[in-house]
Amino acid sequence: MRMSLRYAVLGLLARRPSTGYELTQTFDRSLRSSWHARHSQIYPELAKLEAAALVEVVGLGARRSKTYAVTAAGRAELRRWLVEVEPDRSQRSESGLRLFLTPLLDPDDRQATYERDLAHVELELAALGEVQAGMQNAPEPEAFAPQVELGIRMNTVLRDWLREQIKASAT
Amino acid sequence: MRMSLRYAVLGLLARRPSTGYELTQTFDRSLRSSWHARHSQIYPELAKLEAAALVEVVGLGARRSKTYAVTAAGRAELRRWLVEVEPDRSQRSESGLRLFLTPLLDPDDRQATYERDLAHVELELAALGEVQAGMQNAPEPEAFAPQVELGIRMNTVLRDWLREQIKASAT
DNA sequence: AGTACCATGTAAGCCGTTACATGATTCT
DNA sequence: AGAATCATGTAACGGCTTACATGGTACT
Repeated sequence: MRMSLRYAVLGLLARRPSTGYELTQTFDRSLRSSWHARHSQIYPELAKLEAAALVEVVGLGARRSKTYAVTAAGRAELRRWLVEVEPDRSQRSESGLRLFLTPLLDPDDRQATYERDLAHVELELAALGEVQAGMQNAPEPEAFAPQVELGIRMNTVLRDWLREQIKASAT
Repeated sequence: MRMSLRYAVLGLLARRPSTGYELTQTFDRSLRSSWHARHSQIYPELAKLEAAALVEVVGLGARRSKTYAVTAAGRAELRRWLVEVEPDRSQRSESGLRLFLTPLLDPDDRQATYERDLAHVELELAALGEVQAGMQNAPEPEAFAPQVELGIRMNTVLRDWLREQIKASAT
């Protein structure tokens, strides 16, 4: 995963110029399913990207906020990473680890954890449904609709699998 | 994700007593889709777990290898974590980040990256199919079969989605 | 005037990766 | 005898989280 934060920031700015504060929120919202970063990581990274001329300040706003945008060099570097750098496929998911270990629990505990997970997945699906519904008039270019659709399908598979496990352990 | 490594090691030892070396391999194989750890992290963690009396050395083998097993206290602590500790649902997936940013690429580049991903998912599915096929006589208790099934379903959804994107961008 | 939220930054410490280091056993 | 693999450990470095710190703006 080395250096991914750099491209995450570059990528979000390529979607839309933003302040560091806005990026922090986007990490929490749109990107929370695959990457996460706190403001304490984002601000220093923006400074580094600016020093490397991959982004630039395009506006100063209220409360001494700075709006950044990618430069041409930044766009080229983002493209290079997406297309030419071999992806690191490794993942880190505590939820995945828990799911992997759940068969070690006795039936009552197992069912309880599956139900906790199911409740969470259903919330997730509801949230994704809203994103999808609010997408025509949203600031998002509609090009990202398939990505939302993928999230929905993934969570649906997980939801159905959890329901099966709960049903099976109820016998 | 704080402290997850501890429970990953505890959980793997609860499945079967192992040496540090074997754990390293298991992280690379069975667990690579959700967690990963190098031997340089595993050996110190085993020492800490032993100091906390959550695991113990149950045998010395060739090449001064040590086989560890969970203690009763270790099993209780693992159960506590799985059932009572609120899961950290955050994930870290460079692949997810790439997928999220791919719509920024122009059609040719986009198709190329989708095809690269598709090739990888198909390898993954083939590997999972083998795991599933070799599962009746394997040392794994069959209780873990549903987890393998979930992996297959997830990858199948991703495969089909990638195929759709490739078809759509071919027009 | 006080509270809530917007907005940016730095420092300490933990976690994980890469690299360094050593020795035992098996196979050819 | 040499190479490959098994097996365990430590050290340096970088990335990420938590906590500390500060100030601006809007609302009541």
